[in-house]
Order: sequence, then structure tokens, then C-alpha cells
Amino acid sequence: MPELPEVEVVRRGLERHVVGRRLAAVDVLHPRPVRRHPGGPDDFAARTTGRTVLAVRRRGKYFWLALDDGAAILGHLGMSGQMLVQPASAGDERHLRVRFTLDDSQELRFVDQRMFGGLLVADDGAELPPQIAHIARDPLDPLFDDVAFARRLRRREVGLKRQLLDQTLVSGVGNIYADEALWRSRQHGDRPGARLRQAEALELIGHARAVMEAALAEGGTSFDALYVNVNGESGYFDRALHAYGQEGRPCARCGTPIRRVAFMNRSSYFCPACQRPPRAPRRPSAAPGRIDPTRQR
DNA sequence: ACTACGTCCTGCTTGC
DNA sequence: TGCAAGCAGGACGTAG
Repeated sequence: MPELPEVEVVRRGLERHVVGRRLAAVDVLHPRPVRRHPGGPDDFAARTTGRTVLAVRRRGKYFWLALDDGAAILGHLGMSGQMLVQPASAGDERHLRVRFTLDDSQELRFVDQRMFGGLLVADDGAELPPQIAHIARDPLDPLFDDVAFARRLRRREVGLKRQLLDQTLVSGVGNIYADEALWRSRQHGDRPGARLRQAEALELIGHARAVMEAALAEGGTSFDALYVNVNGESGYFDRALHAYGQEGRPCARCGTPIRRVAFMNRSSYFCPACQRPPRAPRRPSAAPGRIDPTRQR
């Protein structure tokens, strides 16, 4: 599940292998991965063929290849997307969706089993493509403002995990690193943001940054062959996870078995001893006659 | 304005 | 043994 560290590993690989290369030919092999490109598969190929890649940039989980005509190829890996640099002689991957033939006998390949990811041609590649103008800066961005983040987090009653996953508040954090940041912070994901002190909110974003930096240093997290860098290699950070995927295993701090609960059609992992649930658990409907406590500012 | 939930996808795993 | 349900889940559209 590529999150910020994994996408950054891919970005670095693309920077090394694709910058300066010309896209000699482009073949869209499945329409779905370019569904967000307004002109469809043919237009996608027409607008990218012959272009040279000048730079590879990233914000959160999005990356883009800046092209020599000012446009950009904006991409998201979704759940299972890969950007692979392969010799043209290598056999096609089973889930190969878009092939970019480069001018150096290599190919850049977008491979995506589940096709939650995708590519599109964006107009402004020099700065931030307008399609992702709503995506917040990520914690590895030098201009990310921790204090502003903490203030916004504390203005809402929404639970901490939902807020960590809100890409308009902070980008790049997905299910894995949200759980890890919460574990490191000893915070329960259901605790309302408004109940944190400023120092706690700053600590939370600090831990999110720290865990993603550590993962980046290990080449990212991969549980299987679905996440790999541009050379097809896996990262090793899964060995360092303390909460995510650790159901039943002892918490590294206190030994209490890590628990798994359903959350937004997915899973959350936490230590029930270190990460105490909020006093009033979030219910589908508030108790009748209760005064709404969310009114404040 | 803000929040929450269903949907899209495929393939591996689990259970009857 | 075979089939179906369950599960993985990021981002977006829409309902509330």
C-alpha cells in the first residue's frame, strides 16, 4: 500500500532513470488507469508521445513527471500501482497498463493489478498541477507548517485517525503510517482532535513525520510483491512496524496484545493499554436530549 | 459548510 | 473439491 515513503522511493527512482529521457512511444493498454484524463486513452498517448521528462516531483502520494512542453504526467499508485523501469526486452507484466518506450532501450511501465491508481496529463507541471491543488503539503515538505496543522486538527471533533487520513489536512499518510504515528504518540484514533492540547497535536505530527522518515530510510514498507521500487525491489520497513498488521502480538512497550478493529471498511491496529479509547466512545447517534458539545471556536 | 459512507477493482485467503 | 464470501484500501462523488 504505497503511502508517502513508498511514493518517494519511486519518485527518486524515476528521477534517476527517466529524467532527460524522451517518451518515444506511448501505449495505453487498458482504459481504466487513464479514466481521469479528460481526453481518454488516445489523447493521453498523443499528448505525451515525443515529450522529454525534465523533472519528477511529488506531493503526498501523488507524483508527476514534468514535461518539456510545460505539461506533466500526474500519477497516483492507488493500492497496487507500480512504476517500473525495465529493459524493452523484458516480458510484459501480467497487469501492465501503460507502456512508455524511452529513447534508451528501456521502458517505463505503469503496472497496476487493482487499478485504483491512474495517470493523467495535467496542464501545469512546473509547479503544482491544478488537479491536486486541494492536496495539503506533506510532513516531509520543508514548507509544511506543524503549528497550523495542530491548530486545524484541534478545531474539529473528528477523530485523530480520520484527520490523519484527510489529505486536505496533511497528505501522504495512509492506513499504515496513521496507525504507527498514533501508536508512537500513545493516542487512540477515535479521540477527537478538539480534545488534544497543542503540544499533543504537535507530538502527533512529529511522530508521523518520524515514522515516515524511518520508513523512507528502509526503502519503504512492503508486505508482498505489490509494492516495489522502479527496479522491482521491496522495502524492509515492515519489520519495524509496531501496530499495523500486528494483531495479537505483544505491544513493544507494554506487552499487551495489539488489537484490530474495523474502521471505515478497513482495519485499525492499536495497543488497548497504551492507547486508551476516549471516555465517550463515538456512537452513531448521540444520546437523546444531550446538548451538542461540538459548538465552540 | 462540513461530515460520512458507498463505490470502484482484482486476486489471494478463508470457510462452509 | 468447489464455490462464494471476505479482505486488502485511496480517493472521489454524493447523500445527509
